[in-house]
Amino acid sequence: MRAPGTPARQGTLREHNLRLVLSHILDAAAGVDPTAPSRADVATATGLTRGSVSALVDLLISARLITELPPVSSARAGRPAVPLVPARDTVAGLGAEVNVDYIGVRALDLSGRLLGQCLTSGDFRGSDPAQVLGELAALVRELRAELPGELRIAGLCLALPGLVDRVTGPLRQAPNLGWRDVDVTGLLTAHPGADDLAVRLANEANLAARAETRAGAAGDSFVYVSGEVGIGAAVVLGGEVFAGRHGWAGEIGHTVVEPEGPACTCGARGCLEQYAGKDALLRAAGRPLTDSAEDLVAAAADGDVAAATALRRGGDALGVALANFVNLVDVERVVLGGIYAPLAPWLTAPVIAQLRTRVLAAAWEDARVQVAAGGAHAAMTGAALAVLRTVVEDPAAWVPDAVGPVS
Amino acid sequence: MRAPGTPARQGTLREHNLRLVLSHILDAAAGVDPTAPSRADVATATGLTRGSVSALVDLLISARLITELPPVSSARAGRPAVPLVPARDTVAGLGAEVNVDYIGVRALDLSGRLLGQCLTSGDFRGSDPAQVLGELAALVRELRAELPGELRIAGLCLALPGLVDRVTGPLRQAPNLGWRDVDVTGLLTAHPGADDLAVRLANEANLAARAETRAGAAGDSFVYVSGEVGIGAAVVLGGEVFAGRHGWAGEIGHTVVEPEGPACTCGARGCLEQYAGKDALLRAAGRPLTDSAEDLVAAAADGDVAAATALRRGGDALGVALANFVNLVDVERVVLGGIYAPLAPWLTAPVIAQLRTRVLAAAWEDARVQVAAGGAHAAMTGAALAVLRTVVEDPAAWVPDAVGPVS
DNA sequence: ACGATTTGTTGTGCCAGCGAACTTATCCGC
DNA sequence: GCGGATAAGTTCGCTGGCACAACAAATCGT
Repeated sequence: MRAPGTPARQGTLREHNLRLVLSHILDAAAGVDPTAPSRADVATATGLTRGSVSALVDLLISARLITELPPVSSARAGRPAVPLVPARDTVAGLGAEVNVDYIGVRALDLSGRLLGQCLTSGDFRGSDPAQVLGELAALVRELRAELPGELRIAGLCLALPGLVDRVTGPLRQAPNLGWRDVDVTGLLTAHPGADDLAVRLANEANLAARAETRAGAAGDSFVYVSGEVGIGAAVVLGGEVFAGRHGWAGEIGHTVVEPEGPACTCGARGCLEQYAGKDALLRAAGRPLTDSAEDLVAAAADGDVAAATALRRGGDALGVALANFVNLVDVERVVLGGIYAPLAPWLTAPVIAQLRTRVLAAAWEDARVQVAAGGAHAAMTGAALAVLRTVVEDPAAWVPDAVGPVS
Repeated sequence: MRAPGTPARQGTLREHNLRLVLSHILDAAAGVDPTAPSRADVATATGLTRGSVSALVDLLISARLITELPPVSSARAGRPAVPLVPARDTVAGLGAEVNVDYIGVRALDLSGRLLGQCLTSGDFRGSDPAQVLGELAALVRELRAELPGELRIAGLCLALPGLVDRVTGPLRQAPNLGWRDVDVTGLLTAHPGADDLAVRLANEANLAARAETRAGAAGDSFVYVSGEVGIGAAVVLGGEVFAGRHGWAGEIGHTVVEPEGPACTCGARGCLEQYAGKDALLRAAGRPLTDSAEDLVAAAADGDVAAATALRRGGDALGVALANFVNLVDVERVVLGGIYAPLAPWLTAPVIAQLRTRVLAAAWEDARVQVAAGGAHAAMTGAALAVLRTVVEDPAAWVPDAVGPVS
């Protein structure tokens, strides 16, 4: 049913309704005001009968995907309800990241709780993929040693700053790491600690956007822009990350701001990265490239004119590029992530101004710009969530006597 | 099942499999080499058993959505197969269009065959919506009078050159018609001939792109650019038109080519429309705005330097805008429609050059640019196909004793 | 203490697809 | 020309999964 080209049999009903019940319970637990629904709540919310929900819930409990809490009498008449919550410490997803200045892994359980993480900072520009992925595998091993033994790991998703072929395809290009056509999955699973894992790759901005759908107040449709040395973006529509045909969508950093502008590392001219990338901003502000975003903000706040104009011009360029994006994909909300989060006080005004004048639909749907709420290393969180999502998409694989591969 | 938030019951299986069988038969008939599959063919192709397919096919026949042809013995041993084809003259979709220089309606049956059409050309810039839609309703009435009486009309979809809210929402803005916030559906259904129809609205480029998926050789993922006075675009991914949150996606005409370029009617500066729109091209070539695209090509072919450079510069600007689009949505194939189809010989070279240098993924997936095959009035065809698609999406509504509204 | 009320469970009936026979209709070889 | 091979379409019993409804369990109010 999910796959439109396949026949629907009875078992398909089960899969669909299992998904429905599980995602309802998980979503309720992940909301800002976490509530633990009872079987009856799930039944009314989903439209299934209480009887069917009972059967499905029993299956999910036996699969250790959800757990019952002790009944709570809720001051009303009637038998007290049994709250249903995501199981803890039974299934986890690993989210990893290789970026310019750090590598790391993070483990999340089904409720989105952080079970543990291992990080190493460093400078990975122009690094050797085999060595870096060896280090990452060591971190994965270290993290897994800390996790409870009976925990089942659903897989690992690795966030990378570049073009990644969907699912397990090779990394095509990560300009700021200096990697090109690297078989990341192969190199990672060659090491103990990661050799038994299902590994997926994805673009860093896409995954950070996924984390934002859960953490942020941006609703379920927005454009997420992640500013680092490079600039990535991702569109979320109706809660779904839009990745394009290969997963290469959102390369806003190499969108043209001025056709005859400065040359870019990609070979073209006038790319956004040359105006609003981290290095470009620092250079325009007359500061060393080792400065952080916070340093730049501090300078601008101290009355440094060069810093302030660099930020304003960067904001203008970003606004132009985002206006194009919004005109093309019809999403009115913009979330600023990466270094743009700390820089937001200086960027939002020019960005909004550009959106107001350049977005055709601006008169009907006012542009809203907000700061990312995903926190540090949002891409790692999003990567772990991407793995957990595969569990939600196919709970039947985790039910004991079903066709699934896991006992 | 299509709707992820709803429970799946037994009836949902039926709906899904009806859809599966019907779309298989329709797709087979619509292909370049039309084949009429038998029940057994459908069974093996879909994965259903022959028994189930038989039951479903009987339902579809009783709904008059498909028909049996006389059995054809195919030189092999065995009982000859009964070919199944879309029914003719039983169900039709109406596709209409209001554009700058003409209005019209077209009727297509389930096999995509043209049953009839009514067109009126004129100049509708700055026209009165009520009057134009009255004329259109008269055309609809005229067309319906010509169609066989027992034909059931599944609805009407109207293509408009501007921002249209999804489904039945009002038209927000059609700059080149001079319309703004018009209740098109209401005005159209106020007249006899259209008062009993389910009316939907959609953007002209989105619908032309839909026609292209059927007619063209562009596969199931491409960007369709429709050049007229304004410039629209649409993304097709996996056979699905990507319309964005409100259906406003693809407004490439107001994408920025040069931030400080000439002022545009939309209030911004340097929009693509000012470089590659029909009026802009003719002005740059020093020709009257009444000239057609063919006149411009003829002039350039005759050695008119102004015309040739206008086309080259327009192609450059179009290439820049398309490169941005491709970087953002990750689709490597570009289809040139509208006036860009006749202009293609002059445009493809500059467009390809810009894509080669500016698309980040160009090294892995070479840009391919091709000419639209949808023919004249592709948007009308796409509109009719959009209506027919609603039939395919919900065949159960057409089955006699099912829940559907139609007897 | 007893009814009212809400939750969760259990049993029956039904629907739709599967699988395996069975019928129908053709071709082929002798 | 006639029987076997082959393939298409139909029929019939089986099974899985959900709805529906009655029932059991647990709490509150008076």
